[in-house]
Amino acid sequence: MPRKPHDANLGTLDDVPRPILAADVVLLTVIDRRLHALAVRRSHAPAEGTWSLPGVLVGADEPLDAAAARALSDKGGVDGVFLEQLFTFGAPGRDPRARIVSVAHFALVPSSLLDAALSGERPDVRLAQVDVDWPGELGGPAGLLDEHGAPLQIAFDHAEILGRAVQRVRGKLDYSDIAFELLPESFPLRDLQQVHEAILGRSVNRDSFRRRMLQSGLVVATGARESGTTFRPAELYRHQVDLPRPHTPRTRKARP
Amino acid sequence: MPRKPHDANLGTLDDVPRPILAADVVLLTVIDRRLHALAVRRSHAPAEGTWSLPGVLVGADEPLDAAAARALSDKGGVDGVFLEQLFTFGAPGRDPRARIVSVAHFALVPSSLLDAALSGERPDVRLAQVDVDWPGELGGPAGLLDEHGAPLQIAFDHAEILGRAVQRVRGKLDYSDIAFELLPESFPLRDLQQVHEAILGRSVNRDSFRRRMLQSGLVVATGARESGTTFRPAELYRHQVDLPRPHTPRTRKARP
DNA sequence: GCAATAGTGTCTTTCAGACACTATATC
DNA sequence: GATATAGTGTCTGAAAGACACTATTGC
Repeated sequence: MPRKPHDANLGTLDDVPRPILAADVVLLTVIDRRLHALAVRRSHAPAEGTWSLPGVLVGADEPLDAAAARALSDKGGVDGVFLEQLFTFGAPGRDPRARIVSVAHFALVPSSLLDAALSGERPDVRLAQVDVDWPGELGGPAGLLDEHGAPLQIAFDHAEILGRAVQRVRGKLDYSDIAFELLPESFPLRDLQQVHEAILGRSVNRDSFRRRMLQSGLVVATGARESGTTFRPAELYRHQVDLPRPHTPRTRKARP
Repeated sequence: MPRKPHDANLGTLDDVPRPILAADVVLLTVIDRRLHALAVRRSHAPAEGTWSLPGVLVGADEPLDAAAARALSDKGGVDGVFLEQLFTFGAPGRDPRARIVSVAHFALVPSSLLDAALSGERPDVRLAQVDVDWPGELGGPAGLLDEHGAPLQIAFDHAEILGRAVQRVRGKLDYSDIAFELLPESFPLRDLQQVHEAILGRSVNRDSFRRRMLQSGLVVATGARESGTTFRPAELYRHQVDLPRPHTPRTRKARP
């Protein structure tokens, strides 16, 4: 007979259910104007041969975000990147072996920092293009594509984790600074726009995008210009950490 | 010597760290134009006598949201309300007894549904006004106030959970339908505006609010009017489940 | 009538989309 | 020169803030 679930307020904490806790990470980057995610090929059962998100089990006294950072460091060779908790996936049966609850995170990194770590050295680790089916504001699972555009088989519920990561990043794009986490220190506005377009999965209006970025004060010109282009080189900008602007509502002049 | 954290991809799942998993819920409602949350007075150590969020331990085969719903049902006597996962709090030491990882949720319910369940029957359960210090877009911990405006002592890290719930609801207010979860079936636009103001912690422009709501198609007139007012009774509206409107970008007429 | 809120109409400001034009790099 | 993109200026339409005015209830 199953034991009745315990009340945290009462009684002892001995002999209560204890699931296994994992931390999985969706590492996103923009390569060639398209969103990519880090995937790890499973070398053991279950779901051997399918692709999964990098993950580790959370240590007994380890903070959740530290476990996520460790997963990135172990599997992707990247450290010190933007990392944020995403959602916790705990459906019974999501892992056939045991009740494993996964605290999913997402990370953002400029692809330039990944080139070194992923120069084909590890065939079990790759960056795969993210395939989002749901346009607009919706959500749902997302897929991964290989270099020929063929879908990769994804392990467990990791397609849902991936989809939720894209949804979160899309939602935060307008009111946060996360886009800059996907760019190097200095960049032309064109690259910033392409990051936005890769995240949103649609093109954005060039003119109003420039206006918004420049008027927001989030970007400042460096004075330098890009080089190596076959066209007119653009001004390079960098991200300006935004001072909290108090929202001053518009007021009309008082009547005489 | 501490054991090295395990890799979920490798080896056995025997003998890995297994934290205790809890589900805590921030139940929010609007009473008298102000945001309130359900709080439970702790009757045992640790933090005896302080106020905490309703919570339970997650059962061995229980989905996370089912555990959260059970916490609401047990402690608040409410069922079938809007419930959404919020954030997972897992800092080592957040509970002095053991490593307890809490999957926090938030719930929204019209206060009319709580009046019955909380008519002073249980002195260990109450609705307390939410006290948010950080105006605008920021975040941080939030407090609870008693009926005299005096702060309640909050257990563990529950002030942070509460703050994150308010932050989440504020962020989703504009692009989701959550405001309607805090209102009865039919309501005057004034009440809808007051719900928005309670969540945002600031007043909103009446004229543009009316326009936005009516033009959005999210509300439809019922034809009925409110009664019992000492002023002109307003039209009653109800929430219209929104059809996904395809975003048709504006196009200018082609030049001759 | 008075007080209070509901509901309508309109002006202004702001901002995004659209488009035209000039500027500057490589070839 | 051609081509591609950078960068600027201006028009238009949509939407928010502000405000004036009328409508309808209880007292």
